[in-house]
Amino acid sequence: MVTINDIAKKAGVAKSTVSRYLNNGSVSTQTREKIDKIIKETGYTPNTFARSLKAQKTNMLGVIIPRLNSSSTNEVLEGIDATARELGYQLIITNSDQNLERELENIQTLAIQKVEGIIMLARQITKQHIDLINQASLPFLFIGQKAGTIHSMIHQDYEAGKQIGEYALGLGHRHFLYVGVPEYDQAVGIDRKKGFLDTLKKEKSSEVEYIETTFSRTIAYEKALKFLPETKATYIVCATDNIAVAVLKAASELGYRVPEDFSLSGFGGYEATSYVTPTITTVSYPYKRLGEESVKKIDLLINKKTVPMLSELGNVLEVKESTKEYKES
Amino acid sequence: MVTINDIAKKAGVAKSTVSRYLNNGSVSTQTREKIDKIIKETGYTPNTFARSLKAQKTNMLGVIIPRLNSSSTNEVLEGIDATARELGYQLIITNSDQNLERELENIQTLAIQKVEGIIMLARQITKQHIDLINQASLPFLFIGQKAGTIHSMIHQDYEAGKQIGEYALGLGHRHFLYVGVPEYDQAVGIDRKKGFLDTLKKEKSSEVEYIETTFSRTIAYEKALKFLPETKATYIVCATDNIAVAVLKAASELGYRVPEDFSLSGFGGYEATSYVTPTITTVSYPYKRLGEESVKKIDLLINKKTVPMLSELGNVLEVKESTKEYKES
DNA sequence: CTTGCAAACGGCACCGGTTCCTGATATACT
DNA sequence: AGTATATCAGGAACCGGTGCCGTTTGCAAG
Repeated sequence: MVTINDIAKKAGVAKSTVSRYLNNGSVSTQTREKIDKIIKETGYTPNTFARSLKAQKTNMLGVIIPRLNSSSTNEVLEGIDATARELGYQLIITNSDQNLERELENIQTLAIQKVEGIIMLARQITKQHIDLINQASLPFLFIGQKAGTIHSMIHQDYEAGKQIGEYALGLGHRHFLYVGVPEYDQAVGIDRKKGFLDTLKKEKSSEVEYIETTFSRTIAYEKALKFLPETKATYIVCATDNIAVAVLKAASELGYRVPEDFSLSGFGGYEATSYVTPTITTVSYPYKRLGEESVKKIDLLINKKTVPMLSELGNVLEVKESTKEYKES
Repeated sequence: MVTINDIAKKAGVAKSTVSRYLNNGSVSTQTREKIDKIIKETGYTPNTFARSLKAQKTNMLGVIIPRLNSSSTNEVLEGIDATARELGYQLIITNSDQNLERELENIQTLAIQKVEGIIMLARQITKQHIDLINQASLPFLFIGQKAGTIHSMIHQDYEAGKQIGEYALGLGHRHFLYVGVPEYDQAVGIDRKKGFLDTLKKEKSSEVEYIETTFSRTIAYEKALKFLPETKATYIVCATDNIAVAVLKAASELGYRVPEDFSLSGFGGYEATSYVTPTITTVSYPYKRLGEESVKKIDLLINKKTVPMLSELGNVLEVKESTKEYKES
């Protein structure tokens, strides 16, 4: 490998001169040209490690994601990627495979790699997380869940639940089925649901059945095959678009027609909701923007600016084909 | 930041002793305990850069992907991630956004970052790629496309085309519509199609219409709205599952029934083919395995083992609901 | 009580850069 | 011509580790 020393020798100058050439300037035109030529000949590129070592700066950003094969994750990543690029950060993306151990491990690894900050797409936040993060003492940002003492950036999940609730009531529905996920996930399992339920409380005559499933499409599908024939709901609210897609599939296999037999909606704004038939009403979350904003925020943190502990991004209700007015039959 | 020197001072030993403690051994139990204690107190972690600098080894692997929001890409990434982890590599994933400039740029960046090898999910391979790669002179592996002089790992696209061809002929179909993509993509645009067409040639009475679209679901959908009413085909072969999903959506909107009105199949084995109705027959590609194998291969390359220039992975035909026998009506 | 040997440890050079400090040279000014 | 000043270049220290090499120490064998 060719180093700054080689260049210096070949050019007959000191390596400090070459370094100056590479950075500030203050080099005479002659030497500049000499060095220029030799660098081109040899194809020399400075060693990043040596640089980082001296500069105590790596320009690297760590990202921890729970899984790779999720469209929301990927949209967030897209946003992160774009903005990181803009701000001159190199990304190290690590996958925790939805595994607590590996999440903690990844925090460690990234800290050791001396990334300047870490963005983590959070699922649940445990005391172990908090401890480890405090110990690592570098800028840290949770996405998707809030953590009291650590910076976070979230969607307005409560608000999203409220939006769906108001919309569905507005359509005249009074009998609902909420297909939720476990409460270990604060944002999806609790906030979203609560926003919805709180809204329904305003309308005395409304009734809600509740079924719990997981984030897995397959499991949701199998449960739906069972609960669809049993429910009396005219509107089914699914806690995620993934679940909604699964329920739709089960419905069409059982011979139900959506929205004629019942309305259906999800949360998330996944692309999938647009290419199934019927397209599914959803509250779209600005995942990409979340990614973008998160990098901007961690950049501020890295540069020791003060930023609010918690940032929230709004959502938009997207009405599609899977929902319609309820008419007494 | 706490360094090895701090530890050495606090422990009253030379830093070389601390280094030994961290690496080989040959440290007395007493000093070991002393150092141990101090490291725990201070939360010291060795600086990766200093290490890499000295060791001339980074344990980092560069991955260049064309886009993040693609399920095939993500499956490949999953495989890469898992195996990289196993073999002790840290991943740097860069996104080229399907942009030639940025692809080249990313190769540069990764080379500068001194990754030990680069895996690139290829689209088209230009002379510029080849030049840059040769210049960078580090282990390089193309995934998904073959490049004569550079190591690559591909799917058997020609074979896949053949499989669909034989399957469709076997069902009795004779009139086909092939919905393809441009030929700049060697694997998908040419090989896949050729495998299919070559197979049909064996059956004299067969006829094929051809329509070209792009990888975009939206565009395929719009084209399908037009060509579906015009075609006389009883079997539609789509060059990707994405396109197949789009065509299916268009079909169901136009009131066609699949597979009653015509059969439909894709390529790729995307998850999406399983949760639309009807589920779509496809040739499934072992994307995840491709990712795994690719890391194993580049690991061999990094360790200067000899490996074949080209590796191919087989595919499996997955018959689902969207295809059925053709019966003269 | 030597001698021999291995384990334990300290010193130092080195990895490839950056930067401060100093000295040399050229240029400008009086 | 002599001096002040700016520009350019070299030397050396430093970043935080690793690893070779040589010295010291402890212990068993002779």
